[in-house]
This record gives sequence, structure tokens and C-alpha cells, in this order.
Amino acid sequence: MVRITSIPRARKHGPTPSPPGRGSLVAKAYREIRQRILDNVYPAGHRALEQEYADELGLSRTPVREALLKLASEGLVEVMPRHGTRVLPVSPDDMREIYEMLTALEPMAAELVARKKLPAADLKPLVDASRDMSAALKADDLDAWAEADERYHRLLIALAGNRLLADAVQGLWDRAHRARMVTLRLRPKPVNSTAEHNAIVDAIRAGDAATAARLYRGHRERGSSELLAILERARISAL
Amino acid sequence: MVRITSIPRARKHGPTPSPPGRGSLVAKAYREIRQRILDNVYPAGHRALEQEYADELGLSRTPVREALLKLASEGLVEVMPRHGTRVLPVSPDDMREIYEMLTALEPMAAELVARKKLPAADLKPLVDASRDMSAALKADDLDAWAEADERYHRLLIALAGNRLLADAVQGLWDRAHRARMVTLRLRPKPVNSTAEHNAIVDAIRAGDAATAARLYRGHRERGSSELLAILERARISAL
DNA sequence: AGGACACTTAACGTATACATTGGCGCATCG
DNA sequence: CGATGCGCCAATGTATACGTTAAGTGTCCT
Repeated sequence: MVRITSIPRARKHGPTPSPPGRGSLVAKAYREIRQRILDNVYPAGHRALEQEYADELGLSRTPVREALLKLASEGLVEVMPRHGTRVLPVSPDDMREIYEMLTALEPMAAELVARKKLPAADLKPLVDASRDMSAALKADDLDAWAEADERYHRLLIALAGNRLLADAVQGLWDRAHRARMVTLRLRPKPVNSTAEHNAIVDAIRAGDAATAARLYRGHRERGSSELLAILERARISAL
Repeated sequence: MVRITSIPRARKHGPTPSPPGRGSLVAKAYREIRQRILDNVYPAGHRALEQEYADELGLSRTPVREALLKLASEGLVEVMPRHGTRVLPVSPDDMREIYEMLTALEPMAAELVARKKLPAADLKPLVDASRDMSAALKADDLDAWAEADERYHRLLIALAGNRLLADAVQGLWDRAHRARMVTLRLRPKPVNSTAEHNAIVDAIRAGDAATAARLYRGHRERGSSELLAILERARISAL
């Protein structure tokens, strides 16, 4: 009788024990892949099999698959059964849909914030973001400007006290992110944005919900048509 | 040498061959569970393990798990690791968030439809739905009224030509559905709704986007505050 | 008696096994 | 030479195996 006395640690099964990246492996796969998409490491159109992502991240297909499903539900990738997974491009038409949603949601957020009549201290980060945008513009640092811009919008949304709305808007920004980065240097410098942002904050501070919403909507519509025009003009049909 | 010539169909492994329900098993699990939640077969608070759903539907945990993940991302269930999956109640606060979103999105949809200046024929189903609502009200059939009401809103959203928006709104309606059904008989009969719906269609037909949006927003805000008031008053803290 | 700690075990997260499927190439036919 | 059909195989969808974990429980110590 053969007694196998000491199988030293074959581990043919089972998850990596404790801290692989952080949290669950699904979360790790999700974070990694999403980040690489947003950073254009996996550019639009990039195709890969579940197994390839699994190998790359050192995981099995299961958590990778769940992560990809989530990314697909968020519109960042598309699963093409038997043809792998494709990082979705953002067509001008997609951008139109995204900006129509944002044009509806963000002014609503501004309205809600204005109604809350928050103390000035809570609005401080918004003012800071505006200031950073001005500074970045003076320093001609478009990346810093874009960062501050995203921060401004993210803060404003967070103040609205509606988690559902915040998550929805964040998802839309994610999808638009790559297109914004590409067009950042193709359009006139956003010299008016700072003033518009400040005007919105003023309306919020005054508790004037209608004005805050109207200003934000104008801001959004201007940005939207500018971006769409560039995409069309540059014939960038798939980002 | 033993040749096993005829294993009659042990099938210890592998998916059910061809038409189980329809399409993939994930789709089947998703449809089944979602429907039972909306129909209150699994009422709010209902708890079950992945394995229990799997047994009930005759599947393995894998497709059930993926379906539950999707339902969780849509806000219908919550997964509580080690405690099973819970059908989420809809608190008044959730309803507030949902209706704030709808108040932003649906008027936008009306606006988009109005701008498209659709031929009258395309608007016919909307008019039909309005008519059905009137008829149901006269016949005192609240369920039929609710069905026609949902149909009207669904049709309007579909005409906006924005898939993203349509899906988002549909998801929000799903979440609000149970609360609407419960409050249906707790509130005054919706005698004004039909007139409001007709006015919206008129504005759309006239291509008056601003008016269509304004009317829809008013309609939504009225419905919203009515519903929230009932939920608060009835102390229905968790549906 | 009360609290801490170890133990048990149910449930999940992850890995792996496996059958179906649909696309693609090749061969055959028109 | 182009169309059509068959068979192969890679990739997925699904099932199953298995280790970890933490909720619950009982025990022991103080």
C-alpha cells in the first residue's frame, strides 16, 4: 500500500490564500482591466480571450469572466461569443447618447445641491477645483486641467445626495473619458469653463436651484456640441 | 480490456443540450428570478442561497450566480456574503433617488422625441395607450390602468432614439414597480394623468420640445410627491 | 456569570473539468 | 472557378470540485 505521506503543497485547487492584490479576485480583475482601458493600455478595439486576461493577471477564468461581465454591463467592453472580448470604441453616436444623459442628469444634480443650502465649507472643494483649473490653464497644463475638471464634476455630483445618480454619472464619465482625452488637444482651450464653473457655484451658494440647473445645462450643452463637432470633423469614427 | 460500449447517457457534466428554456441558462435564470421579484413571488426581504435558486430552477450555481450578480447591479437584490441573497426592499429614500433620476431623464426623452418631429403615425401607439388609460379608469380597472400607464411611458422613451437612456429608465421603472403596485390602491384615482399625457403628446406633435419637457416634468414631479407622501404616511418603510 | 477563544461547518469564491457550439478551412460538387 | 457542405477545433457556457472564511456555538478560564 502506498501511503503518500507528504504532499508538500500541490495546491491544484483553491484560491490564492490571503492578499493577492486586495479584496476579491473579481475586484482585482475588474480594477486592473478597467484601468488599462481608461489609460488606453488596452485601446479601443483591443481583443482578447478570457483565458488571455486570466493568464496576464495570474487568475483563473472565473473571476476574470465575472469582471468582464461587469465591464460589459457598463459599456466598456463587448463580449462576442467565440470571438473573445473587445474593448468598445466610442462612436460619435455613443457620445451623443452619453451627453444627452449627462445633459439631463448633471443639471439635476446641481439643482439638488442648490436646494440643500449647504454651508460654504462644503462648497470649498468645488472652489478649489475651479481654482486649479485656472492655474492649470495658465500653466498650459492640459492634463492637470482635465484632472481638475473631472474632479469638479465628481464633487458636485457627490454633493447631490443621490447615490444612484452619482453612480450613473460616474459610469457615463468613464465611457466618455477616452474620447475627452483624445480631443483635449484638438479643441480651443477651455477658457470659459472656469467662469462657468464659478457661476454655477455662485448660484448654488445662493440656493438658486433653477439658475444652477440652467447654467449647468448650458455648460454641458456647449461642451457636448463642441466635442461632437470635433469627433465628426476629425472623422474619428471609432475611439 | 474492458470496453465500455454504451454509456447510455450518464451525463455527469455539461450543460443541458439544446432548448432548456430559451437561450443561455444565465438568461433563463435572470428572466425567471427577475419576473418572480417583480410579481412579488419573491417579496422584498426574501432570502435564499445561490444553491437554493439553482435547485429550484434545475441549474448549477454558475449561471444562477451570474444572473444574481446582474440583478444585484440593477438594484433588485443584494448579495450578503455568507448570508445568502436578499430581495431588496425599496425604501422611501430609494424611491426618492429613483424619482429624482426619472424627473431628469424622462423630460429629456420627451424633449428629444419632440425635436424629431415624427410623423403622426409613429405617435399613434402613444395615443392608444392614453385612450386605454381612460377606458380602464372608466371601467375602474386599476391594473389595466397601470399597464397602459407603463406602456405609455415605455413607448415614449423608446421613441427618443437613445438606447442608453431607454435602458436606464427601464431599470428604474423595474425598481419602482412593486412600490407602484402597492400604492396603486392607496391613492386617489389618477384622473388627471390622461389629460396630462395627452397634453404631452400634443406638444410633441407640435414639435415644441420645451413645452413637452416642462409638462412631463410637472407630471413626474406630481406623481413622485404623491407616491412619496403615501409611502411616508403609510409608514411603509420597506417594500 | 461573563467573556474570550477555539471549533464546526455552511456558504462562498475560485479553480478546474468537460460538452456543446459555431466558425472556418478544406474538399467536393456544380 | 465559385458555391456548398462537412468535419475539426478553439472558445465558451455550464457543471463540479475544493479551500478559505466567518457566523454561530460551545467550552473553558477567570
